[in-house]
Amino acid sequence: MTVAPPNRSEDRREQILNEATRLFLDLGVQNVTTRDIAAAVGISQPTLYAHFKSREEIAVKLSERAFEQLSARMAAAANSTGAPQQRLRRMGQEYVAFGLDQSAAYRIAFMLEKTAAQPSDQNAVHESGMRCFAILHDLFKTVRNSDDLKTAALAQSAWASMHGLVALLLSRSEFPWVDREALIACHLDHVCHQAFD
Amino acid sequence: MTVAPPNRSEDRREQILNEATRLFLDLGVQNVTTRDIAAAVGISQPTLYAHFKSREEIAVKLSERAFEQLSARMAAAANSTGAPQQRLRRMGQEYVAFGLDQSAAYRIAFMLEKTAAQPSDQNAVHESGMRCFAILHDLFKTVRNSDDLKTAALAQSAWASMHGLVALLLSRSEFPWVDREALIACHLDHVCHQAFD
DNA sequence: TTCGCTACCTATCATTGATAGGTTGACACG
DNA sequence: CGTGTCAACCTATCAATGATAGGTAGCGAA
Repeated sequence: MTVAPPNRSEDRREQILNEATRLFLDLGVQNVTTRDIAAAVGISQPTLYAHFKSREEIAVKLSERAFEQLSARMAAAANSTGAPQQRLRRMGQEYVAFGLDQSAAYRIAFMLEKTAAQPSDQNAVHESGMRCFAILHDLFKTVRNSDDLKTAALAQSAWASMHGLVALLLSRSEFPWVDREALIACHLDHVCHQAFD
Repeated sequence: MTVAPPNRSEDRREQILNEATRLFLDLGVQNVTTRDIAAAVGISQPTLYAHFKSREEIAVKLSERAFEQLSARMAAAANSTGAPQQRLRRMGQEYVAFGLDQSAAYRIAFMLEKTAAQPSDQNAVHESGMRCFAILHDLFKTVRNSDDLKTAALAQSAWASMHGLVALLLSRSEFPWVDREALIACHLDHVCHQAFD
């Protein structure tokens, strides 16, 4: 018998994820139907279910992908040259930039209300998220040269601050924000400053 | 002829909003159907549409209500006794407390992806939100004794920070947060500290 | 050829938001 | 008292959408 299944199926899976990403970005995550995705890929709607268990599983996979990309960007900043505080600043910039241009992925990862997801799916996303936070936490430990509860609290607080900016910019785009670049700079100034308290 | 319609209808409207709030809190905003709401009120599902144009209009009304409550709590803090920086701190505490115990309303107001809402509805919510932010902005002006772009940026940044904490605590409740009270205190320390830069 | 398997299809469900159209009961008015 | 009007409500039904059932085409192995 054949050893491995032909991996044409994996290609389809990728294709579905790519089209879903594009549609989620264009129309908003909630406004894309499984029929939209299937049509974009060029297959029938039920065929999606040969590749994913449910619509939510597609979203969860995108979320995992998003965390991996974010981890990569944050890790690159963490491992870049310069003093720890410079690297922290870069990490903040990467974080905000990621959230703003991968807004669909960011929304799926951080801003969607949980439905009744399978524990296994939830765990995978959860662990992606944990790895991602660990990068920030480690850099905080380096900057502060300590690993205590205070440092953990500061790192969590910093994460929350960065998330808040991205989340509000995405969800309240009609708000009369001051110049976006200036706001981000001002916000990151304070986030980075926290590390030294 | 009768002058005014009997206001039994207004009562029903209130009753619907109250039941919807309760269900949204219990089950999550996305997991409540119009049939659930109707059953909780004790009327048929189509009868909801005699009182609200759509399911979304119910959510929008709850959102407006939420902003009003939040405004009231923030205004109370702003007008309380003590130095401006003390009042700012109180406002932060009120904000976070509101978000955490009125989580359904908070989600509707800040964390739901926009669908194609009517402009009039959107405007009402938008203005509620603006009034709410204005309270924070005004207090920042007082604390800093100035009204310039920098002050506006700091107020927006502070709002984003507070929102981020509430949003993450609500949406990632399974994350291994440090002690919640300590985290909130640590976070607000930094938010308030920003006002003096 | 024939078996079996993978990827796919059409047909169909159940759920859910929303609409159509009729019924009921209170109340003003002749 | 009869009668009209109107608000509030109901049952029946739609259309859209996520998901399932069951069958088919094509391809490689025996």
